[in-house]
This record gives sequence, structure tokens and C-alpha cells, in this order.
Amino acid sequence: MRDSTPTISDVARLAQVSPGLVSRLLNGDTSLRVRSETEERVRAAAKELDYSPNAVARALRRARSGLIAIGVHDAGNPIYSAITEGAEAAASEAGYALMLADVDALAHDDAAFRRVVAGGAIDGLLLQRAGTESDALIAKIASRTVPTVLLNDRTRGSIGSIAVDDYAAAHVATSHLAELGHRRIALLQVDGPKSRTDRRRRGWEDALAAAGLVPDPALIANGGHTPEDGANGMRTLLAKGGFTAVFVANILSAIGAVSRARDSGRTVPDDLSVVAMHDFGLAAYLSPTLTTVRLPLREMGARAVGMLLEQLDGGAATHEVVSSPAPLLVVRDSTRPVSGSPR
Amino acid sequence: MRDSTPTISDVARLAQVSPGLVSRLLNGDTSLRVRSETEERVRAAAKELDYSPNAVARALRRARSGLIAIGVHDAGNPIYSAITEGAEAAASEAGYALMLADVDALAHDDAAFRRVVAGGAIDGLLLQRAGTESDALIAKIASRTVPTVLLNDRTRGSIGSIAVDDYAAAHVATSHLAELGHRRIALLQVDGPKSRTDRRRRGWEDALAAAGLVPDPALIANGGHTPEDGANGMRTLLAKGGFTAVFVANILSAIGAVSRARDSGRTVPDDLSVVAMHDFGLAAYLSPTLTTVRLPLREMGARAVGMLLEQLDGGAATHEVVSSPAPLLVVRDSTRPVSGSPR
DNA sequence: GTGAAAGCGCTAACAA
DNA sequence: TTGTTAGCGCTTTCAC
Repeated sequence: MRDSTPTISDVARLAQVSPGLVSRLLNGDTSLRVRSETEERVRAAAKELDYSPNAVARALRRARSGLIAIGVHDAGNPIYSAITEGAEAAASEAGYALMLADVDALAHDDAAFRRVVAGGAIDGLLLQRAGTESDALIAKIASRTVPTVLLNDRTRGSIGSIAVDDYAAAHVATSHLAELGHRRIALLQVDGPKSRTDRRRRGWEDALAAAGLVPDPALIANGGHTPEDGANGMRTLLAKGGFTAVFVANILSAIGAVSRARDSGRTVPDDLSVVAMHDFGLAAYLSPTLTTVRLPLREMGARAVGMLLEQLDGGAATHEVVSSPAPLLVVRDSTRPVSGSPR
Repeated sequence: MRDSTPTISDVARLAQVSPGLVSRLLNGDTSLRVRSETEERVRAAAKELDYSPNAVARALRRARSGLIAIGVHDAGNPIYSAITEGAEAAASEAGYALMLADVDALAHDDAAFRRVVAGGAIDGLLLQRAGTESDALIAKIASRTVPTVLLNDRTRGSIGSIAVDDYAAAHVATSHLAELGHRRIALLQVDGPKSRTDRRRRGWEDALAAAGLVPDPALIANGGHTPEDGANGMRTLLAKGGFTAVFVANILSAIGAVSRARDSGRTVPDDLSVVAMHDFGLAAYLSPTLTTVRLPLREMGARAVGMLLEQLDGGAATHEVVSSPAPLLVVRDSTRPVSGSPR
């Protein structure tokens, strides 16, 4: 038994061939015509030594690290982790590995940034776009060095971007409320990039219009993307009053909003129907269980990796919307037909 | 402006010194006595070229990739992601990067395993221990190649391990219920590694004993670690009846348990008090808000990285329990003094 | 104080 | 059909 990890030369020696041949053979070089007997000797040797090619040496030689980094803001956020899971699976599938990086650390720690982005350590970067300063900064600088895809973003430009269909999601959610007979439907939006906010608002507006209702700007408030923000947004909304239903553009925010409504004496869904954008496992176990619009987040993460790989193959940066599967309304207990007059 | 990324030779050339000198200088080699004038020339050149050392070349030369992998089962689980966040922060702090790997993929896809673990791609492995077959397998094989630390585990052996204080957590939670006057306190345990399950059960037993109560084996059921499992566990428990409070050894499971209790007509906390092990942001926004025991998960992730680095420096594998900060009881609305007779 | 040279393990171009 | 060679960019030992 050898004490140190075997190299390609060890395999070559054992099989009595040259390292170059082992390399081409094991990498499935199709332009190679080997005697099948030789091939077997090589494979047997590799197996006997339990040879695994050294990833670092290969990366240096190929000028490809086989690593994709994903810059996230809050790894604990279930929405983000769904994206990350999709990305990890797709990366792994393609023979890549996924590196986790904190966007804020990247933005504020130059050494960390250089280590991750600038030193050839990664072949591509996936960047969670939350609408902060850091985001824009990192995206701009990083994309000069390495193919980059902005997640949750639809910026048109030299940097790739991918998003879910915000408009459709908002439309589906709002239509559901309208179909239940609600006529005063509020909107709790997320303070992300303006264009995204706009698309969701238009989905809400158009769904209202389609139902013969008139969007009331007074029924729009900011719900952020945390339970706390959602609770605050709901407080603002409740102070104005005059609605029987609300579409909340983020599920964590929605949970906070429901909590706040309850604290101020409203019962969901009796007094107030709530639909949240995004879905996750817990939604079915909350009280009340939450009606949501499920979006293809894992698919988005996976596709983002695909876009990155295409760029690595020389393709241009693209801008995509993941529209399949389409936003799916998951009706649970937080929505019900309107009853009585708005309060 | 140069088109390709500058190498150390470019810097050396510009500064009119040798690459070796640049390397030692930029890496802060203390045994180096350079003319301060030369030093400035080098630093200026590096700055002018915006030089970042190539991480891959460095890794090859140093035989250190600067990468730590964390094998997780369910990245979306808030408990796991807290650990991951802690690990990421500590890794980044130490100049390392964190790679995400799916344990099941590692276990079932040999190519993926080799790529991640066997090819010198990582310097260390953090392994989420969920008690599955895959876990044990991976741990065994991986640890032959690379320093490994088992998360959430207290296995004594050549493989490092780290855990939170399960016993104390269960004790704190159960004591709280006992102090509220509950005398029939059930336990919904997680079907993880036996020793862990045992420690939590002993915490529960000892807390009961300390309160002069007798642990009743009939009041133990399996609550798993998902809302669904928790709901099932609660169903089992409710079928037996005879308790007014329950300690649930996992927060997701607790949410399912509460949901189930509600579905079968019980009100938490009026009919049933619930304490969950582990805490996360949403707990304060549920209905009812959930009393929990908060554990140092981020700290555990961070410390695990520290243990790995110590092993890389030649230290032996250790087995630690993160006991600081101590398990913290966070009292919310799911617990209240006992009232009436058990049902 | 600084330079020169070797080599980490691999792959790709070129020879034979 | 297979071997030889060069070199990716860096660090480190040794020499001057």
C-alpha cells in the first residue's frame, strides 16, 4: 500500500505507458486509438491504485477551476436556499462544485474578494441580487474578471441575469383574490430593485383591472422581505384600512404580516385574506396555512448555472426569465371568499 | 491596459526584481530583509497591475487548496443553514472558502465524490450527521483522505466531531415546563444517532426527576425532524393522551406537532404547552409564537472550521461540545402554567 | 538583499 | 498507436 496519493505518473508506470496516454484515456479523448489491451492495462492500474486526478493540477493546466461561486445575502432565507440547492445540483451534475460566499463580505473585505473572485479561483459567479449597494458594486467589478449571472434580476446589459416571472406571480395571486370576490385588494411589496417592484405592481394592477377593479395607490405599502418588515408593512396598511385582502410579495414578509394582523385583532382569513409570493414547506403548517404562489426557484438556480457554463463555452451573456413551471397557486387556508364590508 | 490577468512575473518584471522576491514580499515572509525602496517598487507594481495571486497555482505549489467542503442533507433546513453560515464566516475569516456538497450526491455518485473529496480539491470536510447510512459511509471513506469533522455528532474516534449540548437543551426545556406546573410532560424525539437521542432523553428524564416527576416511557414518541414527522409524532402521542406539555427535540418538528394538535382540537398553549429545541427567526411570528431553546449553531459551524484548521496544522482530531453560549430558553406563547387536568 | 532554478500534477501539441 | 516535451503560476531552497 502506498502512503501518498497516487499521481498520473504512478498509474502510467504501473500500466507501462506514458502519463500523456493515461490522461487522454481517462478523459475519454475520442481522437484516441488505443489498443484495447493497453486500455485495459491502464484502467486496471488506475483502479488498483484508486487513482483520482488531482483537481488543482488539472485546474491549473486547463485554466479552469471547476468552481462556481454563489454570492448570497442570507443563506438561511428559504427562498435563497432553494435557489442555492438548484444551483448546487446543476453544478454537481455538470462536474462543477459550488462555493458559498457572503456578498457583504465580498463587498467589504478586499482580500476575500480577491481570493474568491480575482485569483482565478472560480470559473463563474452567481450573484444574489437583493437591491443593496454591495450587489451592484460586486457585480460590476466581478463581471470584468469572470462570467457572472445575476439572480433574481432582469438587468439588461453585459452581465447575464435570470429571474422568475414576477409579473405572472403577482397576477395569479391577485386574480385569485379577485375571484374570491374581494374588491379592495392591497399590495405589500418588497423594496428590491425598482424594475422588479414595478413588475409585481403591474401584475397586481393588471389583475385588478381584468376583474374590473381599480388599483388604489393607497393600498400599497412596503412589506420588505423579513417577517419584521412584513409586520411593519401590515401595520401601515391597517392604519389606512379599507381592504379585505392582500397580496404579499414575499413569503417571510407574509408571515410577519399575518402575525401583525392577528395582533391587531384581525382574523385571517375571516377578516382578511392573504396570498404570499413564494412557497415553502412550512407554509402548510402555519396557522392559518398560507395560500401561496409557488415559483421555480430551484429551476432558476439550475438554469443560472447552465447560463454560466454557456458563457464559459464562449457564449454571450443572456437574460432569461424562468417561466416553466409557471407560477402555481397553492390554495390553503389564508384566503376565502369575501364576507361583509371592508374594515 | 493589459488584456490578460497579470502574473507574478509581470509584477516582477515591472518592479525589476525576481518573481521569487515578489512572492516572499507579498506573502509577508518575515525572514526577508528587503531594501525598503525595493519593497515599495514591488508593492507599487502589484498595485498598478492590480495583481491577485492565482489561487490555483498557489494551491498546487502549496498542496493546499484553501477550500473546505461542507456536506449537508438539506440546505433549506434553517438549523443546517445556521451551521453553514457560521462555517462560511469562519472559513472566510481564515482565508478559506466554503464549498457546498450534497451528502447524498456524495454517497451515490462516485464521480462527484472523487471530484470533491479525493482529488486534493479540498483541505477538509465538514459533514452534517443526520444519522443516515450515507453519513457513516462518507465519513469513513472521506476521513482516510482528508481531515474530517462530523457536525452534530459526538462519535469518539479518529474522526473529529462537534455537537451542541443536547442534554442541557433538553433539560432546560423540560425544566421550564415542570416549573410551569406541568406534571405529565411528553417527549417528541428525533430519530437521529442513538447516542444523541439518548442524551436528549436523559435531559428530559433528569429534569423530570429533579422536579420530582417520574418519566413515563409511554409519553415518548418519535417526532423526526420535519413538520410532517412532527405531526405524525403528535398524532401518536395524542392517541395515548395523558399529558399537558411536550418537549419537541426539533423546531421544524415542533411546528408540525403544534399544527397537528390544533387540527385535533387542542389549543396551544391552553390545552398543551410546547417547547421546541432550536430557535429561528420565524418562531416569533408563528401562531402561537413558539417557546424555544436557542443553541449555538453558528458557533458550532465556526468552531468546526477551527478544528479542521487545527488538524491541518498537524493537530489530532478532537471531539468537542459547544457549550457557550449555553442553551438559552426563549419563552414565548406556546407555554403557560398548567391548567385543569390532563386530557 | 536578491536571483536562479526546480517542480507541484496535469494536459495538449507535436513527434515518432 | 504511443511517447516526449513544455509549461500553466506559484513558492521555496540554495546560491551568490
